[in-house]
Amino acid sequence: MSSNNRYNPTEIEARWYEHWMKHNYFDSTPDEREPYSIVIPPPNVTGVLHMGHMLNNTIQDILIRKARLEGKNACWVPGTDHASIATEAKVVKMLREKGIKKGDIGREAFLKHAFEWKDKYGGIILDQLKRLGASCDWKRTRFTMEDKLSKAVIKVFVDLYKKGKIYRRLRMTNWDPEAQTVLSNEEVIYKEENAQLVHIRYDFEDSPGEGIVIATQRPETIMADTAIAVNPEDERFKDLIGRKVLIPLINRAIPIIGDTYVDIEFGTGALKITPAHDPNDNEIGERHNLEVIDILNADATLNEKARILVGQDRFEARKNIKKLLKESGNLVELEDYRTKIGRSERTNSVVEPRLTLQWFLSMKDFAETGLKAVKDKKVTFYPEHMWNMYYNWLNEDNIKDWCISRQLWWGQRIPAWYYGEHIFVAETAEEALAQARDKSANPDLSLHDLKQDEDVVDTWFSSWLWPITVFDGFETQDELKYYYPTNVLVTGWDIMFFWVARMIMAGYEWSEELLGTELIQAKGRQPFHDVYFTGMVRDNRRRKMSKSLGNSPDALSLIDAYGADGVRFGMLSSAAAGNDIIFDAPFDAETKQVRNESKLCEQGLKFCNKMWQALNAIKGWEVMDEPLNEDTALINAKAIEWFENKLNEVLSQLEDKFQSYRLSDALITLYNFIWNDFCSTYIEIVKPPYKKPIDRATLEQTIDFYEKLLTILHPFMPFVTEEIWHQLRERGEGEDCIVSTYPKAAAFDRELLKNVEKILDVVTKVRDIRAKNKIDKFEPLALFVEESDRSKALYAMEGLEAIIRKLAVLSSLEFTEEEVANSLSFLSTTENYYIEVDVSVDVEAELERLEGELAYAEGFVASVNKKLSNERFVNNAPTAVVEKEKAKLADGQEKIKILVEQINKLKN
RNA sequence: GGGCGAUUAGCUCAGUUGGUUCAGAGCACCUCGUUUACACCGAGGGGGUCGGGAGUUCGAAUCUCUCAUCGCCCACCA
Repeated sequence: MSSNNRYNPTEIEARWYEHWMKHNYFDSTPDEREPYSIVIPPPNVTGVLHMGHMLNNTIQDILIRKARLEGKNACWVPGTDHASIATEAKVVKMLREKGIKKGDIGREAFLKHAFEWKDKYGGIILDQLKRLGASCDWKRTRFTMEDKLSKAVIKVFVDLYKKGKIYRRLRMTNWDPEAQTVLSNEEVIYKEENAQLVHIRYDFEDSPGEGIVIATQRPETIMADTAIAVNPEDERFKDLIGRKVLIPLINRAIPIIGDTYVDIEFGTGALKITPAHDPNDNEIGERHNLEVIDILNADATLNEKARILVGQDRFEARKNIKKLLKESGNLVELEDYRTKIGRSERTNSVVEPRLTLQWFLSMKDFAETGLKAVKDKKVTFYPEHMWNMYYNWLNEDNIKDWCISRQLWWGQRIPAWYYGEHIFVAETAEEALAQARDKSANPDLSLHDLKQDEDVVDTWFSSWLWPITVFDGFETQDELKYYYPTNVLVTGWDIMFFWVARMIMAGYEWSEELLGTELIQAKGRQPFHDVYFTGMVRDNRRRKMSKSLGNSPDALSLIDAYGADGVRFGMLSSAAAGNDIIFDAPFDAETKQVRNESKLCEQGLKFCNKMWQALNAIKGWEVMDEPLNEDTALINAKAIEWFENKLNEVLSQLEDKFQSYRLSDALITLYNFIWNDFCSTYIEIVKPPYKKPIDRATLEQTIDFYEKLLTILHPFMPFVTEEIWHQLRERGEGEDCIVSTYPKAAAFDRELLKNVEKILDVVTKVRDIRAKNKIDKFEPLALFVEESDRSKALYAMEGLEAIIRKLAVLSSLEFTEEEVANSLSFLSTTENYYIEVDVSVDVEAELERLEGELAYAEGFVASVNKKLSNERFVNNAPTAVVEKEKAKLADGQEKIKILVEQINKLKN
């Protein structure tokens, strides 16, 4: 037909998604079938779909759809994460733009705004996933801060506290003196700035006027010093260890200690230790049991512990103390210096390291459990090498306790109530009150006397429960019993520590008490059997995609351009498990060219069109009910037999690839199978000649094959397959591709597949000769094949000869015992073929070609000979390998013989 | 500084337990072709010393060591 009959995804994709939703195909409830469950890595509730999500969710959708087609009870649970830091920052910003300050309106009012914001923007990303074709059970959509999930978080907190795994202690945190809040590391931006290193002499206590010089950027903190540290290897200072020096201006004595942390080369080689105001100093202080003296207020002014400059801001104090030191004679030098300064992402004020009371979860036991689960293959990582990274983080040398408190409001508030010095941790305020009354023996205490902790728990402290809480596992275990453990988790390796490891830990911690020992012994405690780590999607400079860089292509506009199927194809075909993929914006602004990555999406769209055209072809055939002529019957029967076997071969290959999550590979295999084997070969073989009909049996068989292909491809490209599925046959209610039956791989005849490959090689070579000699492609040619045991064996297989005749457009194919005069010849496997022509043969060109082939064959034989004449090879290699080599040698020698004969004949 | 990974065709990448002349795919490129489903196409074709070096082995893109370049993660410079 005409070129306007092209595949157009836009309208089709919307229609089928609606259709699937209407038929509730994505829904899952426990039944007698085998479950196949996946929980989505919940995207940030305020997030917008980006390429990482697309890749991630495409993979999950493929696995879920395949399971569904295989008759399993497929359950993909969607949802969003409240993402406390990111979301709170957004809401704060939104309020600030309206002139509202978070601190002014208070917790309750702020949360009201936040929930309004969430309700307004929270669903966007999930709707975008629908465009991609994600077949989530939307009725199960969860949110990490909804009531039920929050309740579970509190329950777990209390449980761990009772188990003695949660504790509270001082910790160095990033303090924003302007916002007066603790910042997470992610919220601190480090940039190089100009600074000054102040060299200060601390005099020995017993020998004034003599001392040790240190260098610091923060002279205003010397009043908080509790030691001077030198490297015990440092020849200059090692003898000083143990002596005492006086802090200038305030004359407090502090010891000189030895610690290998000190870099001999840097500064003066001596380091002042200020445990209250520097994270490293704090660690050193802990090692040496040093006192912690905090001289700063929350607003970064100096407090009375500083003894001098009290009430001054830290920067003002810095200026003034230099003056004082100069006057006292302790200032040795001022050195200009460039260094990285951390500033608050939100207020831009210089971040102050500050000791604050934080809640911690002891990780030692958890880490051990987490390591063991993966080591014992209860959880399998794909790709395997991710284990290294996992181990590196969880091993006992590196594991650190998890700080689970955050100084935010958007999140689950820590269930701890304070009454004086006492802390009461309980699921409700009433329970805490009861505890408090008990403890204080004061029955008149009321809720007003208790003060709840102001902080919330880290977001990951709710998402680590996700595989349990999405099934309401802490309340009722009916669903958990059926769906847990989930089959696979698909996520990026960047959150391996934050999320994956912790989910494994949580699974081991609670699944047994929730599900019972018996069930756990049968199914295991792990929250998922497999983890598929996707690569990070990066731009062409290998930077992570991020909104702030503006380097993420608009996912939805890509779908608009190439269709969801096209984009799914493009994403996947460039993404082997675990490897980062480079996926840039569709157009390169500099070169003004369409980028390679978009080409992959385009290729996906073209693939859709190819299948669409194949559909057109089949639908265009007229059908005849009478039997066919013998030749055609033979050809079609063989084509069908071949394709059936080929299909089984591909099915078993696909099975392997799915087993090892080589999805990219699977798609490419399928692409080649459909394009090359089905369209270019099978259809070309059975295609009726112009204006001639096809027999009903072959047509039915062809439609049947196509149907199977659609089912197999459906997980990867759901929309186009569903559309063609319905165009291919009349379908009744509920007869949809999405719920069709995935074909099972059966045994296949390797001999047959190999033989067909051989005859296709003959066809290619005839076509090549036509092209090179400008012979019309429709002019029937007479082809002769050299008679040999091999060629006789090949053509003994019925139908092959007829297929060659059809595909290569031959008038005849016959055996010959000798060379055919006036012919063009070629070699296929070990046999010579001759095409009879009446044009005169270009002897020169023919000789050149033959000599080329001869040189190749001789090289081949030489290399094999070399191998076989190596005694060590013959003695050490497995016999099968040696036999193969011998067969290769024989083949090669045979070829040479034929070629030499031909060359000689031409020369005479 | 600690850890992980990469380097294969002009570009983006496959290459699963070492074994066929095994060096592969897509895009790009070249030639030919619009009467027959498809120019979003068909039939053909060219193109790589597998980053360098050494080693193990009968045999290395594949295993070991080393050097070079690049990338990422974690920790950090008083």
